Amino acid sequence: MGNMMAKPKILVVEDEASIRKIVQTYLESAGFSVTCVDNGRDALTLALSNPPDLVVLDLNLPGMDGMEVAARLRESSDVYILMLTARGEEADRVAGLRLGADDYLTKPFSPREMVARVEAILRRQRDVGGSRQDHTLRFAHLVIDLDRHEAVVAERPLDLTVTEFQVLWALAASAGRVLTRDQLLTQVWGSSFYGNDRVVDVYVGQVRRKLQEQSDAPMIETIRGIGYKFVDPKQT
Amino acid sequence: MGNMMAKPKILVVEDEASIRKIVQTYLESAGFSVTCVDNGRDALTLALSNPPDLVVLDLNLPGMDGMEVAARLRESSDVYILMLTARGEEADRVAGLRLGADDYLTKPFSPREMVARVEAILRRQRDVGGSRQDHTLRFAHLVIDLDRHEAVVAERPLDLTVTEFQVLWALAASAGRVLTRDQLLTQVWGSSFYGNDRVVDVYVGQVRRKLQEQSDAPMIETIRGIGYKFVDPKQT
DNA sequence: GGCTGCCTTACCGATTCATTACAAATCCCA
DNA sequence: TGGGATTTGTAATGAATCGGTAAGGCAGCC
Repeated sequence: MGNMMAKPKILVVEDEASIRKIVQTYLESAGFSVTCVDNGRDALTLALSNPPDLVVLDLNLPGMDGMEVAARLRESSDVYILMLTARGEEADRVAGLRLGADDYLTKPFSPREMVARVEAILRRQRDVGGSRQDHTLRFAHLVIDLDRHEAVVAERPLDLTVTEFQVLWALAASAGRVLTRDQLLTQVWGSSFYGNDRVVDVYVGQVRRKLQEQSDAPMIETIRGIGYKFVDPKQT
Repeated sequence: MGNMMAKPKILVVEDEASIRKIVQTYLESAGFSVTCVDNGRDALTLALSNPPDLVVLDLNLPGMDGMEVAARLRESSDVYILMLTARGEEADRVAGLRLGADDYLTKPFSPREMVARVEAILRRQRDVGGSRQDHTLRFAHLVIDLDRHEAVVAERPLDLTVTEFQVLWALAASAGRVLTRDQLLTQVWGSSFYGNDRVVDVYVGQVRRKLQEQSDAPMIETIRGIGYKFVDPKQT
């Protein structure tokens, strides 16, 4: 789908231009939004004004040491940190971990592995937050279950694509309230979607069609000039 | 565990003093009650006299091996275990340990990550409602026994490798709910796996093939764009 | 050396995506 | 009330993405 979620932002802090360039290239082609700086001071400034999701941080920096940068970053936020170091002493490794680096690569490293590490760190971040709630929306004839990823109308399962499902979920979760196209775009397509908002109309249309194939209650209303609204037919 | 409000007790078994210290510090500041030992024998004694809620266990211990400690712990109790291993530990042992541990991390690991994992394991325990007693999953045509490490479809045993078994177990244990590739990676391959998530597809494919050689009910559904879901054919 | 199991890679077909263009509906004001 | 302007519905389309799977490299083990 291009991008359902915003591109994770990554800040690369590395003084050696050649390495910096490689890291940037690989990360960008892996779909990340990358910013580079070559010293610790700029890193801190930038991290404050525009917090990244993860920092790739060289340990050996001119001026402010990588360790200190890490410590400072951690003071003010909980960014994830991937440390880069020269082939190194045990002492460094331990100290690096104590300061809370989330992973660690020794130079020379394979760029692909570096990307893999970055992805793994971000992946974990997403996973751990999962305390279970009831992820189910229930209406008169419609039940939407996020965990099963299943929507059922009048006992019949709907065959929805991911995007269609998300559109339906977004609307149903705000049942009774109007959602503008922009709100739907943000909720479903993510805040960094630069496409045409007519895509919302197309998907609403598709969801409507599939809903009506199974049940004739029109559950998604068009609010002209504004957006769409889900209404539970039994209610109202 | 009794009281949810009581600090969970954690036993750390690690021979390297520096790592032990870091682990202890981080866990304590996360609000756990921590005890440390540096060898397997003490670990077992202590675990018997004062059973912890979770054990953080190094795989490479002098004297009694971490694997053996895990096995002994499991014999007498249901403690949760978080394994620590060195990177590049032989694939085989790592595969084996997945069966005994609830999660594992490869060194060098991020202390924050470690704490997050510990919390996740304990939370999972609460969510499921306590004991991990049922080491057997039963469905219409499929029975999976974790202790015997055996899966039987329509009376016929399945010849699964360790990884295949784990994948099937993970899916079946969440029967009806979708698991993303990331979730499967974490549950089966551990939280520090830096590979490609397509490996999930490959293994799901293999399990499917073996299942269908014995029974024609398709039990693993693909949820395009999300992941996979186990469905009991008799149900639903 | 042959076996087995793990993980990666690459290819291909099928599905899904976002855009576009045009038709239909609605609005608004003369 | 009519007609032009605006908004929405939707079919069609090429491009992008996704998932199945065969093949192969690698490592440990007998």
